[in-house]
Amino acid sequence: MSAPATPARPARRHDPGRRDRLVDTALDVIAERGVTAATHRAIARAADVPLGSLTYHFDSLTDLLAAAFSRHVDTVAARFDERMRAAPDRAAALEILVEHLTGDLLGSPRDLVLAVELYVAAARNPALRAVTQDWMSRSRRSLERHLDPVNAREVDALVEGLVLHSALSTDPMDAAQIRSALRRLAG
Amino acid sequence: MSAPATPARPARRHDPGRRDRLVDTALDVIAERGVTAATHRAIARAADVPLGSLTYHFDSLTDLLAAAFSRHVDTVAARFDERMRAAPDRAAALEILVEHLTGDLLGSPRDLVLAVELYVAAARNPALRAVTQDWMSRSRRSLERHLDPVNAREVDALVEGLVLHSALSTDPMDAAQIRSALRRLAG
Amino acid sequence: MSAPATPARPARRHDPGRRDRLVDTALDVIAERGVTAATHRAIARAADVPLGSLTYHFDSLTDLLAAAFSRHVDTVAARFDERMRAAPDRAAALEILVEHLTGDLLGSPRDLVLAVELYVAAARNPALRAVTQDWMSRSRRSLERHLDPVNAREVDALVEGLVLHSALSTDPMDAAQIRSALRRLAG
Amino acid sequence: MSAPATPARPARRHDPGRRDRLVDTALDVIAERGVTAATHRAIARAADVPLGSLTYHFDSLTDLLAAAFSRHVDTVAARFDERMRAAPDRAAALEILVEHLTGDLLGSPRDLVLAVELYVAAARNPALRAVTQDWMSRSRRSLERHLDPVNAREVDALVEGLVLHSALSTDPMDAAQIRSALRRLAG
DNA sequence: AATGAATGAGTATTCATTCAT
DNA sequence: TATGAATGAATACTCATTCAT
Repeated sequence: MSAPATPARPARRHDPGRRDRLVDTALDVIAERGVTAATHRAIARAADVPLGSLTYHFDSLTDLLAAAFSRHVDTVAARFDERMRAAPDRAAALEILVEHLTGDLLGSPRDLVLAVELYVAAARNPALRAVTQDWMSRSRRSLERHLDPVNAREVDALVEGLVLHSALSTDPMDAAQIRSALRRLAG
Repeated sequence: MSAPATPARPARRHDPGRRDRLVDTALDVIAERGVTAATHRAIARAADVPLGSLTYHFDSLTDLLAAAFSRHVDTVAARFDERMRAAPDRAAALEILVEHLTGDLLGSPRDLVLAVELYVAAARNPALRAVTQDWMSRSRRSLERHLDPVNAREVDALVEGLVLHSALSTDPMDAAQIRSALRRLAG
Repeated sequence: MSAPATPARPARRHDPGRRDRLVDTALDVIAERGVTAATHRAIARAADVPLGSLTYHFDSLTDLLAAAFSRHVDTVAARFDERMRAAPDRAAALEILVEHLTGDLLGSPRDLVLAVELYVAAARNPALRAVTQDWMSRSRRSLERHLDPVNAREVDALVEGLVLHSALSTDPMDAAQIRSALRRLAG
Repeated sequence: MSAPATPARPARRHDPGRRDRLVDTALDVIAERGVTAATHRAIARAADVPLGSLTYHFDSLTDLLAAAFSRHVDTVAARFDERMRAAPDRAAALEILVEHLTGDLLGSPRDLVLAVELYVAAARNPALRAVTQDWMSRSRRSLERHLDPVNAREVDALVEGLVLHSALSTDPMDAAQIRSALRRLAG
């Protein structure tokens, strides 16, 4: 009887950076199948890692999900702030916001889905609410580079509503409509 | 509690209207503990009804949840349309919308929670998406009694964003801010 | 390919009295392998029943263990009280106690083991402490048919110590020694 | 707490006496949370020592527990023998025994709990039975400084029963009752 | 028509021990 | 010498659904 040539997983006892990889994989699973499907098992399978590895690196599933969402928020918020900072004036900022919305958020299903999943999960899980609140405040601070605080908050709410509408509606608004609405609201 | 140890219920074999009662109870459970906690068992216990009764009346849990959300949307959308219809003009309509938002939606945790739960559930469950789309279009049609279609859609998006913000934020916007934003957006 | 003649478990969908059987089986597992080995899985395997059946009939493992120990205590305490009641006088009662100790408790490994397992489990598990306290008080009441209350309690403590000694010692005391000690203590 | 997220400990690579400290800590954990909660992880955390350190110093968890119980028995048995040796006569010895019981054993929850935990663990774990037997024989030898061997064993059994009763009962016996019972049994 | 029992797949989590560094 | 990472088996428990009565 010959030994199997390539066993499924070749005993990868040394795997530095696995913790990081798990966070990324968790995010992938959330994006592809939703937070409620992001179980220990599903993530372990997607990362090709034994089940016990997850609970070794993260005390609870919530911890892992929070780490994953945090990383996502970091990426998205940093990118958004960079763009706002690069905008020379208010008009340019609004135009960049439109691009950001239609391009990154509404354009890529992944970012959109992750945003909605985070909203949803945070609604029931206090540990995740810290992540959404961080996101909100960073987003608002970025807008405040060009808008006054009250206005920044209003625009932020509209952005969120547009995201949600886009996720659930069959015929989302196009760039021109979004631009027009933002300009009116941003005064 | 161990199963056969609960003879409390007196075997109510004839119980017309039970199906209706189950739908209402399902909604209560969703509002109080979230969609993911709305299991057969939880609903059966809350309705004081044997477990088998649920699968007798509903082919699947999704069917029951869809029925529950549908009933909720019917109630809310009808109430909103009634109010819009009663508004004499556009200005009055906007003011009624502010009241609707700060009173019913943002004021009562129950309606807010149910809205977000429905958003979330629908994001992953196609059977529920029909319900959210019905809600959106009815809401838009109500707004179109006073706003042009494009504007109605923008306002609807802002409303949704405000609901979400209110659910997740620590310091939600007050009525004056909401009124001001709506007026600007509704031109 | 011929169908297997006798499949492992032939789909016993109807099995009245299973709850009772589970209690008995749990007691067997405790007696044979100890309380800490009395897991859902172990009991399910011993009873030839699917795992889910245990959690259907008992809300928690503790509930099941409590039911098992309760049944055991009922049996043992009833038998002891019957004997005490049958004793015509104090001297006869003491002699019967000796027989009870050397025969049932110290003689049969099963009863001895179950007693010690219950002591141990109760020391950490409040839900089981009710069972031990019930046992203690029933045992004392039986003794009080022939002994004054203070004396009954002393004798009860000695009996318990003898049980423990017998369980842990390599050379337990014999009937004559036990008789002598009891007579002295019972004055 | 997620594993790599705790850099609190400053990598104490040189730590003579750590083995000893681990034994003491194991005993603390047993006393506070019971033998079944005395896991590698729990002890490592309590001793502020990396997990691998436990398996480095002890071949198995049982080895560590045995070392811990042994040390405890050494302490307790030595203290008891010292007291028995100091007693001028039989009457004094009995009185010291009463004090020992009401003071050390029944008075301090720690010693009582450790005794019961050891009883329990030994009932199932042969490696620990050597420890209990050592304890019993040392205890008996101490008593034999003033009592004949048969009597010493009887008294020892009563003591054990009183310990158990005290651990499990809601209304333990007081010093006077214990003194009276011991005197009668010790003749 | 109605339901209690049954079931099997799934959930998060714990843990003793092994191993590569 | 010492340890952080890794692992696989085990734990209690939940649940949608099926089915015999």
